[in-house]
Amino acid sequence: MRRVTIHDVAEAAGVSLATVDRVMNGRPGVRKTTIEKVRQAAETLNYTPDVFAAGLAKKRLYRFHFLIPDGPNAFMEDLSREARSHAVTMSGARMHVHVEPIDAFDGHRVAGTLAMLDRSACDGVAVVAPAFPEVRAAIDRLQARGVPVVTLVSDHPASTRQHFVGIDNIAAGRTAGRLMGRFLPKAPATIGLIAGSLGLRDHSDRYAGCREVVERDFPHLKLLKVREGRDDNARNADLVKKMLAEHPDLAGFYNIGAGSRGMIAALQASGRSGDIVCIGHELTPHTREALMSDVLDAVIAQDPGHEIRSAIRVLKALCDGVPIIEGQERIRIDVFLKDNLPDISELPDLPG
Amino acid sequence: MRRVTIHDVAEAAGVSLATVDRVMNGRPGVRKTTIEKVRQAAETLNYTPDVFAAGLAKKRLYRFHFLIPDGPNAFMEDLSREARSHAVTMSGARMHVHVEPIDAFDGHRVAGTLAMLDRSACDGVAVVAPAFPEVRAAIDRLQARGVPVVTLVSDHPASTRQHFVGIDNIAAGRTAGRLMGRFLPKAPATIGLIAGSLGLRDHSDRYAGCREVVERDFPHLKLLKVREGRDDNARNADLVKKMLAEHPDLAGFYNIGAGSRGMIAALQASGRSGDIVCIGHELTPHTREALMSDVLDAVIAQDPGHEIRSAIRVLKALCDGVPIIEGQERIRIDVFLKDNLPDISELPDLPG
DNA sequence: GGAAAAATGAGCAACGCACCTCAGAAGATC
DNA sequence: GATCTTCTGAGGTGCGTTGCTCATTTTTCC
Repeated sequence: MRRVTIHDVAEAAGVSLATVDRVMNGRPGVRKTTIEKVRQAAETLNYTPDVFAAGLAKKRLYRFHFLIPDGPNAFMEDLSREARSHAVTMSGARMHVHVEPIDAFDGHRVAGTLAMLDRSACDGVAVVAPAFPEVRAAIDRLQARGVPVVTLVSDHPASTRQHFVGIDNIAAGRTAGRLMGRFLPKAPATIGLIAGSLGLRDHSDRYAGCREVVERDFPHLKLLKVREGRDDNARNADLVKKMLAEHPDLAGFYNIGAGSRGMIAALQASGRSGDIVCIGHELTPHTREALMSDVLDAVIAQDPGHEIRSAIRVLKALCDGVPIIEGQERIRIDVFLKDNLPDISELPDLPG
Repeated sequence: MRRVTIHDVAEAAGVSLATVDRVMNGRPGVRKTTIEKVRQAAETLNYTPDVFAAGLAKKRLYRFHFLIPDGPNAFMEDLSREARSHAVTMSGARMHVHVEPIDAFDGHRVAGTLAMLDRSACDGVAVVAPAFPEVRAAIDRLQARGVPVVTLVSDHPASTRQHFVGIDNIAAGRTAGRLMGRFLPKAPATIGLIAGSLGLRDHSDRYAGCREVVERDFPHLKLLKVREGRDDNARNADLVKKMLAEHPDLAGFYNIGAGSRGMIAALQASGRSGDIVCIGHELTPHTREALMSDVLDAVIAQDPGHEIRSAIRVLKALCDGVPIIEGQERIRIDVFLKDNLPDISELPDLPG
């Protein structure tokens, strides 16, 4: 079972290696009938180019920049850790993955960072795009300069970015809404909602999804106005405390964004966590522990490892000009209860 | 930013290319101190072998056999389709993936198929292992012949198989149990359980997990004895009809195995699907539709695409003698509600 | 039929590594 | 210090492409 090589194709088509090469790589100067002959031969022999040989010969180098927020956010830390970990494992595959921390709340700085990139330094960019117009403009300019851009986790749908790597946040919100509705008894009750900011696209999408489901399928539940805690634990704790005091019939909390730790702490301190259905996002040591101790009832999550790997695959496909397999690149919405938590050992090791 | 090659390592270590090669490939005849020198140089230069060049030079061929049940089981069909689809896409990476249909209910035949494989024809086997002792013995013998074996979807923990690619079925059962408990009101009720056969390991594991959670956290729910429908739609429909008749307070169904279609049909026919919480396994066109029409309340699933890709990665790692990254290979338990169903377009296309 | 243009053949040098041989140097042993 | 053993260096070849060049053949068109 030897591999089929271009030699075999050349022989079968009755042409030379050079011609096969011209056809395979779309180079000019081949008659249409000859092209067809070669195509036929390749088809019947079931020829597929050897990726190793091609990779070696092309001596292409993929230099990707990942712009990921830093700061005290466990999910972003995981994302960044995964990216750095892949920088190591992929370096043998001619990929240089550079992770650049950004400040998600400073649109100017992020736009500035994007503005400094160009084709000479970078073959693709993945960015957790904060929802500032200047960021969108910077993405568009970067694309115009010929550098493919994908958005990561948080999208800018109106931009020219090639692809979005992340979950369908409307569906995530719907899922949270349904779990809330079904976990609660079928009786009138009030639900508290906390977001980082409704200016963030992922947060507003989740809210829209949750609201849609609750209003349609659980009309006995009343959603309170969304409070914005800027993903800050202290602020979120404060908000939870206030809402609990103001609404004695409060039966559920949905934290749309990060900073679940603050909500968890406040709820635990209130002593009412047993009666209150509480749903948050992202699997972190804190949400994990809160699930185990029944403070949190469900966690909606996305897998940072999958997202990084998907972003790398997509950027590579864009560089190579090959189509993206949409099915493989769709990021699943993970639903975690205390019963299906993955082992902690899943975090990748980083050398040094 | 040129790649670091063995030339650089050789120079840095002050030795020749041949010596670097000896060290890198564990060939004999190098002094310990020299080995250390080379290791150091490689380390400080951050050398990683070029996978393309190495792959080309090694001219290794990976021939993997996937033994997957055929028959009218949508999940197994998906699994098989994914495997065949990867047979195409991976052929450029020197991988030959051969999909062999097996009869999961005929242990002798499966064992016979395994017995016919050896190193001369095959470098690795992934098998959906039915729980027969002769299958286990055949797996052990195949391993002894030097062919690495991984089990897929359904495990044989007592065998010498190198790895299991599939979900933690106990956790899956626990998840189903908790969803059942939380979706139902906090009142005494009866739950019907259907499995393909408790002789199948995945089914018995799921049952154990479900029972554990229900008995501990929802003691007001009474689990009926598990009925075995052999994953057959007609039989399952029959079982559901009987149980509904026998138990007027029946408030939930958990179909532990395949054949959800039968359960769905019977439930729909009974006109009681609105009051009954119903949970099944695996995402198929039927379970998908049943979720949308509120007949099914939740589906616990595993992603066949992930499983095939993971099996291929693991087999390749076993062939190369490199360690398996456990974290990347853990298969997630998917929880689907009507709100987070992935698009249908995820199915891979098969040429021809 | 002849000139110009287009198509094709032949061949070569990378690419980075694996794997091999053979000669020669360094080290151990007495 | 001679001998034997163990290490090491130098060099070559092959892996299947890519991406050239240059010569040669075939086709096209006037």
